[in-house]
Amino acid sequence: MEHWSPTKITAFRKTLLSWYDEAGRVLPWRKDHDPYHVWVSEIMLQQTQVQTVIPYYQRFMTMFPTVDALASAPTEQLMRAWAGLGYYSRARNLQRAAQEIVNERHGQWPTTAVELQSLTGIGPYTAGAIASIAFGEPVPAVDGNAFRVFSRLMEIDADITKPQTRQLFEQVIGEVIDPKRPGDFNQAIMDLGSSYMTAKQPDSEHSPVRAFNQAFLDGKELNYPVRSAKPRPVPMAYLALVIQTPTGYLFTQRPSTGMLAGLWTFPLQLEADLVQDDEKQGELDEEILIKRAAEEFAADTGIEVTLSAVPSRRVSHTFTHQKWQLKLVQATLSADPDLSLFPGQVIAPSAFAQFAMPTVQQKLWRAWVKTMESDKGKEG
DNA sequence: AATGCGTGGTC
DNA sequence: TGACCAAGCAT
Repeated sequence: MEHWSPTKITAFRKTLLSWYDEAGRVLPWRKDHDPYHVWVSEIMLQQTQVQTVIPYYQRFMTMFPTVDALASAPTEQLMRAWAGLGYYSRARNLQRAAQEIVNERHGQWPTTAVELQSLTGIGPYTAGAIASIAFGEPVPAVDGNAFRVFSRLMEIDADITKPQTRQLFEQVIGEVIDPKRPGDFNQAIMDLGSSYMTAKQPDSEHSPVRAFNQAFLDGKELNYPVRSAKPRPVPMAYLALVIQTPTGYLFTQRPSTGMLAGLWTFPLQLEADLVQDDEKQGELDEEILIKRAAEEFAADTGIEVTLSAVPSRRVSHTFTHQKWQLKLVQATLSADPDLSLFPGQVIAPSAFAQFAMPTVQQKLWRAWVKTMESDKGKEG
């Protein structure tokens, strides 16, 4: 890897910050340096692109304008505000940290990166971002952009998926960061990383820091950053139970830990759980599968249903590490069932907005609506 | 250290 | 469609 002289570092700071002053993005959370604004935006931006975050951030600030409002908000309301954004533990951790600031720190923010990291949900990157942007501490904020930008600038060959590599980058960037404008420096790196120095289609030819970009100068830009491949999502087959009652549909609230924690979906039945030891999944007749799903559902919940397949309605949804294939099956109950053994409730479509539902549930609902529309067409 | 945890965009 | 990527953190 390259090593930069003090002269080169000075020149880089000037070039980068001049460009940022002129071309830095105007974003809703950049109107001031209020730590609450910086914090909420940084949490939302974890693994999430700017364009996705903007509307969520704006709604969030209307609903929870201060750290006190967030601390005292009903968690259900918070989860509704977050629904669709993903990584839902971010929202819970955000509220936990807000409560800690209000109740245990008397509304006083920690002002250094080290102290900020003691708050739930704030790791090394977010701590660096808040400390530098809101409080002017000269610390790096090493995210995916920083990894990409500096690995190219200096041809750093360390594998960025390895935890130790972060320390190398923090040290390198710690030397280059402008101690007079650390927040602007870190944000300028992010803007650079999402404009001229993108992952797939960089435009380093026209980049303001083209002359500092060793990988580009050597024609090896797309070799950086070095990262080992991620494992493929594991396929998982589910039956999604669309159970209609006179007043709505049966929904479960998922357990408070694990995937989609606390969110509301149709009851889901893992097909693998319906397959017996001496059987191979995928070879089981669909009718048998559906029959067993009804038996399993009755055993779990005490609710008797007669399930039937919903023809050609399949939903696919890929998470980071799981690929779900869901088949819709449906049942209609003539009366609302006894829900004493069922971890959920009947929800009318008009009330869906009051519940936090993940994207996979939105897909299931759209598929079901299409089914009803096509059935209606046949009748008419 | 390795794994679990969402979603949307792009090619 | 599948693979990869995007302002990571907790355990």
